[in-house]
Amino acid sequence: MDLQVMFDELKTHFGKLISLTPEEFAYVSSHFTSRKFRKHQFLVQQGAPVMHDFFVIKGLLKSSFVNEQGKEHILQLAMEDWWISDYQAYFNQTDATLDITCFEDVEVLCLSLANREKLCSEMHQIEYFFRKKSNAGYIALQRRILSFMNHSAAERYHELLQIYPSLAQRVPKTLLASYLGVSRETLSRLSA
Amino acid sequence: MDLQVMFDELKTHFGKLISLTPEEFAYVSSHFTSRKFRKHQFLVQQGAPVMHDFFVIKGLLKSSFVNEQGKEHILQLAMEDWWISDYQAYFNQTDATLDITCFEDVEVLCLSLANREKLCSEMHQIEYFFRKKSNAGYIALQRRILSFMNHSAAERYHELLQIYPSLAQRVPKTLLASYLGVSRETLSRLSA
DNA sequence: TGCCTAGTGTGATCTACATCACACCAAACT
DNA sequence: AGTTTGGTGTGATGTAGATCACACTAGGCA
Repeated sequence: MDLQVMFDELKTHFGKLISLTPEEFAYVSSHFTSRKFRKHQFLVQQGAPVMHDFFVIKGLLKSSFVNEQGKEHILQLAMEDWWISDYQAYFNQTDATLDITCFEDVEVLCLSLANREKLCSEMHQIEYFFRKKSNAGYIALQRRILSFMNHSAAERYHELLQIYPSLAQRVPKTLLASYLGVSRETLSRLSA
Repeated sequence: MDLQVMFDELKTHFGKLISLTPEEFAYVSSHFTSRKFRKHQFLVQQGAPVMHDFFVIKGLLKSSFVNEQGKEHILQLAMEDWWISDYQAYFNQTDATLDITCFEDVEVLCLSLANREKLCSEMHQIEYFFRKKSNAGYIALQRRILSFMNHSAAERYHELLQIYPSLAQRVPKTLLASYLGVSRETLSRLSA
């Protein structure tokens, strides 16, 4: 995809929370780099350093934790217009505990922690943007935790179908199961 | 507790992430109000508006969701030096879906959303502070979700004892169970 | 003094869900 | 054309943990 088009996506995304002049946005975007990945490729790998936060332009990814027994738990799914990283490792600049992989060909814009902090310190609006984003993410995770405590597998599944219908169509059920913390067999037995 | 002492706690707390001059801090603290609550009292009640984010000076509180069957799920526990609120309702200025109650006498400093946003827009350091706090909270919740997916009740319990030993001592097991998403009977059967 | 409430332990039973095992199908590589 | 890979369904069986029921203790309050 054309770099210009990619930045347009980013501009629209920022525009949902803040308004930047073209000059300001040009400056902001100069701190991002663009990358492409193929299906099955790793953006982040357990044990390796995490260089970037990724803004998804195109494609579908997951961040997941693989435990000692080789069982995989999906922490996050991400598609167009979403951000994804191993945030624990990214913010603390430690090694990844998660894997991030593509299950479609993917195009992302990459933001290093240094550039993120630089932009935040230089531009109040950017700091505002990321603060709001983080708050929203916190709330979303709280809802997910409540869902774990309060709902059965079937209820969580239907909730997911409702909230993210587009995701549910693109993501194989096996992975939805892993996101929901249910075995794929159990999910398969649930009425659609 | 003396108001001066309360603000000292807050100052120390801010000091962990940012440094403010005495004048700056005086200005910041003027946006907080102090309140006391007795054991069993509600700070936030399901269905009511949420006026504040609360910084705990003293005491022990919980935020919890009570479902239709009257079953309670604890979303957050908070003690000295922690913040607590119904953030979904607070940030979106909607009605609470959670209850927040004390199980000890409590003293808090209260910050309205308007004052929070005012401080954030006026003082870069404050916005930085809350951005970092939110990031840290996000990461903590991710860990809790992984714990739900990857660990048994017994493992989650021992993890909790390790990470928050002080909490585990002050909070009755019945409530720890509810925080962990386990029945109190099951928790009671786990070897300490 | 006696009652009430909060917190805890423990047995018996029930159930949601995991696990194991196998079979089927479609797309992708070779 | 044949084989591997990824996704899915479904039966049989096992188990962690929920639920129900009851009993015990200690502190707060009438």
